[in-house]
Amino acid sequence: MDKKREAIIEGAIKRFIHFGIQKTTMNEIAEDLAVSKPSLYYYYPDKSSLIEGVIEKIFSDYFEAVDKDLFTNISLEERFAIFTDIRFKFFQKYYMLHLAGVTPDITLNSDSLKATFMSMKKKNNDMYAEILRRSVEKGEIAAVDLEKTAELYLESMMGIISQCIMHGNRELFPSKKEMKIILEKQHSLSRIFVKGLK
Amino acid sequence: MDKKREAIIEGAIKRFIHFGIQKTTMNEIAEDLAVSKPSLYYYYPDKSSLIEGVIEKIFSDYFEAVDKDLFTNISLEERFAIFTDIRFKFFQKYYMLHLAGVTPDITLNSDSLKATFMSMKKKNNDMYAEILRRSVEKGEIAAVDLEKTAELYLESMMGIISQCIMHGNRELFPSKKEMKIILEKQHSLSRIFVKGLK
DNA sequence: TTTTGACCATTGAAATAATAAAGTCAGAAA
DNA sequence: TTTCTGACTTTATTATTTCAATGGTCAAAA
Repeated sequence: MDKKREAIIEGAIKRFIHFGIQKTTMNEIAEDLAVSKPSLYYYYPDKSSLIEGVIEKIFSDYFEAVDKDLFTNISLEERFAIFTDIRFKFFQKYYMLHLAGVTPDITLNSDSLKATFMSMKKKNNDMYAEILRRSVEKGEIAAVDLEKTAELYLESMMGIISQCIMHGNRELFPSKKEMKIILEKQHSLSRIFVKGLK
Repeated sequence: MDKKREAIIEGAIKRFIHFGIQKTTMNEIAEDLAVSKPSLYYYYPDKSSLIEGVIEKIFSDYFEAVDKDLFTNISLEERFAIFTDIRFKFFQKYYMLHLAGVTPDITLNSDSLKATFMSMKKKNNDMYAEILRRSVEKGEIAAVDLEKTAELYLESMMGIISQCIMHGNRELFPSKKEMKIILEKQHSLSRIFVKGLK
């Protein structure tokens, strides 16, 4: 049953958001849902595949949130500004899963999991490349290597996060103030970047 | 005697470059210089103050390298490109000291050391702000918040490094190829950034 | 003033024991 | 047949101890 799988994912997400992946046990997830552990394992053969499901769900929500503003008739600056807000919202909500880094949570080294995460990042990259392509087509910005520029843009945005996070203690939640600074810096960089592409 | 202190710093740097700060012992540094350990402690009361000296020396070399091209009559793009190369050269040479992060080596949590590092970063920031100021004066770029823009520029450049380093195993030396990619990305971002300031 | 051998105090790594978590299985319930 | 469970095994984490290595000191010599 697919409804059950979804319920499990949602239950897991609730725990993950609060305690992080590492500090959440399969027992706890089972208890939250008032089912036994083997029942959990019936739907997800191991923790990795559950996490995989969680990541797919989060990214699917992300892409859904982004889709609404993907084909509106607005400038590149505006679109990137809106998308920066959306990315930030997700970054904030799922901070404990450490999706901003290259791999979600360093401790998780399942190859399949890494692959899933990478493919999500790839999809995001492609989306940004496509946005750039349309912007070039409209004559809004100069012609560039779409893939590389999208990657550079996203990496520099992520880089801002990692630089800011490093100041405080990683693992621990950044303060409201730090969060605000990160968002402002991302917006500033985004504006300069887009202007620099013209 | 000041010559002795310099010799110690240089000896320490040789070890640090190769093995990193943590994996270098005071015994080894003393042995390299053919002096006893207490003799070392005569000049530097503890390991932290030695590291402090090392960091000051490295940054002093860095600022010296940069000074040569600081007041030449070239465009901002060119200057930033040259400086990117210089920064990269130092980043590469002193990779094992992890100067790209916010603090040199996470394990070192001496307050005085952090302060020294921060003040060096501050000095670098100020230098970049001053470069931007002159560029604004020349009418080369639009007026901006000098401090913040300098910080944003340097942070996004550092961010590129941290994003790229995270792909491979931190702590371990990145390959020639990875290094090349980092440098190229920094140059690309630098060009876009400067263009975006016009 | 500078240098040293011998010493002490802490730290950090290795080994081990104890605990908790991931994952399995035979079989019951629907 | 599909879904679920209590009781179990195996694997990974954490806590505790041990011990050598390292940072740091001191009285005394050069």
